Amino acid sequence: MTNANKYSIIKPVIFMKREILHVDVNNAFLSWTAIDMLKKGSKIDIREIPSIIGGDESKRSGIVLAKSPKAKEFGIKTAETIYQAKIKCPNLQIFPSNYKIYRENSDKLYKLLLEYTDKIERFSIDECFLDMTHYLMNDALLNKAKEINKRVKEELGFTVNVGVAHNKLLAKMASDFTKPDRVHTLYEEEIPTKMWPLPVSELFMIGKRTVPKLYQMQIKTIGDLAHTNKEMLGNKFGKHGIMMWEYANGIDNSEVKYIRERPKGIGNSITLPQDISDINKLEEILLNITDQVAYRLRKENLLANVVNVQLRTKNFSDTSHQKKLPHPTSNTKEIYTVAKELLKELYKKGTAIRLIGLRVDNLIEKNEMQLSLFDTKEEKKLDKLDETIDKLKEKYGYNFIKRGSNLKDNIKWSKFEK
DNA sequence: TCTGGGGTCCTAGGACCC
DNA sequence: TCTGGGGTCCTAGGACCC
Repeated sequence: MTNANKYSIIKPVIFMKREILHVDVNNAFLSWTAIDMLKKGSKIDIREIPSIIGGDESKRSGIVLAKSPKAKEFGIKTAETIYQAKIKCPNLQIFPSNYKIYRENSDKLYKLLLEYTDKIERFSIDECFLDMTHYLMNDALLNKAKEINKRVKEELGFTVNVGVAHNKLLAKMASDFTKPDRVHTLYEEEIPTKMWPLPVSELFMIGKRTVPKLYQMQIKTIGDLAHTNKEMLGNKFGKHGIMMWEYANGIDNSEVKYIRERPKGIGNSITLPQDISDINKLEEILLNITDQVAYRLRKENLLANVVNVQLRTKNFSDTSHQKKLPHPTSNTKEIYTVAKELLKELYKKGTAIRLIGLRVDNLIEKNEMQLSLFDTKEEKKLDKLDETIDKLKEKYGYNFIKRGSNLKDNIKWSKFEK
């Protein structure tokens, strides 16, 4: 086949105008904590005072996860340190996070939204995209958005912003306009007035590394970016440059992914309560992390092809090494064997380590694998052991079975800790 | 002796998101 | 000053093959 023939099969792309909603919970972690506290008889609504949901400073994870509007007035920002937040507002009230509550509320929201369409993408625990393309009139769509906004507040007790647009990017940008408890549209003709005056840092997918580079090029607003030469941005920033030009011009043809996809990778990492320079100790912690990751892998019925170990030094420099497994597996011991080799490769004697993490990648469904081709007797024995332990964990909780070596240390494996 | 280029796979690191 | 944890995607270089 000649090249000309090869390329003549490309399907013509038709861009259909879609009707998209983006539903974003206002101050999700804080709101959800607030309603849980009220339910349990609390006299104060922490949404009404300067407050945050924060990590634990004593465990060196002291960052702001969510803030109340009053806290925002003090200039407190998400992801900054609690230390800094307290300087800005000495009276700040700090509450711990609780993922079980967040999951429950997120599920309630999803269930309510299912009454409008089943084409819902759960973009994160507190954000959903809805493909409402069957409501063809703009007015009909806007009315549905208003109805969702009202019903969530009345029936679930927290507020959401709803963005209304003809693609996901614009719907997401719209829901980010004034908060809380608002519905905003961002149709094509509104881009110049509603989106272009905003600072370029507000555009989705432009982060803190890119902003200074754009500023140097005199690109300060989203409008500036929209009117910059596309090819020039492509030359300077590669694919990312093309994408940011398209976003600035309101172009986005991505689909609402309402079918849950298999995860690409699964990982856990932990910031250690104190820096550790003892490789034996690091190995012990790595084994615990491997236990958790492999357990999640098995629960999802997946096998991993690649193992990756990450270290962060006390100076915040990150390094990672990865390695292909001899064959796809979800077996704790097999993953740990490779992980331990990677740790040995990575660790320079005497370095103070702040964080250690493990992730597995290139996942496949267990059923896709011809087990009989690979499984030796020894491996079958290991799988059987994992299976037995998993059943006990299911029945009595993750921490029912603990490795002997970790009984003596006091690190909390927070995710599964009651 | 000196000379390709294209394709795939693997790896390390970086940027971004919530 | 102190800086989480869980992800996704991209890039660039090297190895290897044809």
